Amino acid sequence: MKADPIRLKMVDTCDAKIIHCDVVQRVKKKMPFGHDLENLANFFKLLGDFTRIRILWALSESEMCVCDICALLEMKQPAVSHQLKMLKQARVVQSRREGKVVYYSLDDDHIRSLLHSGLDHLGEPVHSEKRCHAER
Amino acid sequence: MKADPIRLKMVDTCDAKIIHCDVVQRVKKKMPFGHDLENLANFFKLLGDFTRIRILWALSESEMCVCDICALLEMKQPAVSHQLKMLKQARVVQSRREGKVVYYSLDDDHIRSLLHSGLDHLGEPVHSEKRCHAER
DNA sequence: TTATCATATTAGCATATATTCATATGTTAT
DNA sequence: ATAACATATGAATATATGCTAATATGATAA
Repeated sequence: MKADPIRLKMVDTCDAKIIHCDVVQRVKKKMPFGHDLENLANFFKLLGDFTRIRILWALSESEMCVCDICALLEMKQPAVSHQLKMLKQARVVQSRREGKVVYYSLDDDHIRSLLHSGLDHLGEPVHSEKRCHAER
Repeated sequence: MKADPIRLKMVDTCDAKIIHCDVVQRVKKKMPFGHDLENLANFFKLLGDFTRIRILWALSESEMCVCDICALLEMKQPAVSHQLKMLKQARVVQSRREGKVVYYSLDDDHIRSLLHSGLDHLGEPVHSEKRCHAER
């Protein structure tokens, strides 16, 4: 066992002496409760899948039924239904039934703007210049 | 073989007759190239992890070194370094070395606003006041 | 009722990914 | 040079998650 006397109390996670206790403590105080950031992570995780983001983009253009989405994405129906279920549970999409057909649509406009601002963000010349000036 | 004459050409993925060919075709035309949406999904995926989102949130408050982050998140150093590497590869964070210490910070302000608008969206009182002071 | 259709669900498989342990790299001080 | 330190990397493991096949559910029409 190594005895390093100068260590901060809660740290056996990092075998280094903490460099900036003040920074760590200040940030820790301001940090949202784990649950909030966890919810946020789960929300982004939902958007972080090729299938789901295509579904969301499609629904941002038009309400669609499951079968439409299958055709659009050229995917099998259970796969699409599975993703729709996740999106619905997270209240990102909503559905209405009309006979045998179930129509899905975005639950609110926030998602639509998130998608578009996301595409804008990536649409810019990512690899050249950024990091300097703040843009409007 | 079942012969369903009314079927759209590309569909053997969904065993139903497409309900709204017009909608599907219109949306398909407008759909961004797969690569764009894939990049967007990958970007969101990066934010969709509890560890990474906490790192990003922390860096939105202050530049920090690896060891600071380990202490803050109470995680082991290789795990943190691994996530930092992913974030850096995606140009979400940047780093600068100062002696033995490597400091990480957000690469641009876009991320910061994304985080905050995300927290807003989930309907949390973000910074204003979060349940009285939690001390550690 | 039975048949057909659109969607949902379940189980199993396969891949992806986050973490850990051990070790390597790069830096500073002695 | 060697030692100590901060961080990075690699291999192995474990868990999570998306897809498929088969089947179930719910709705409409004959």
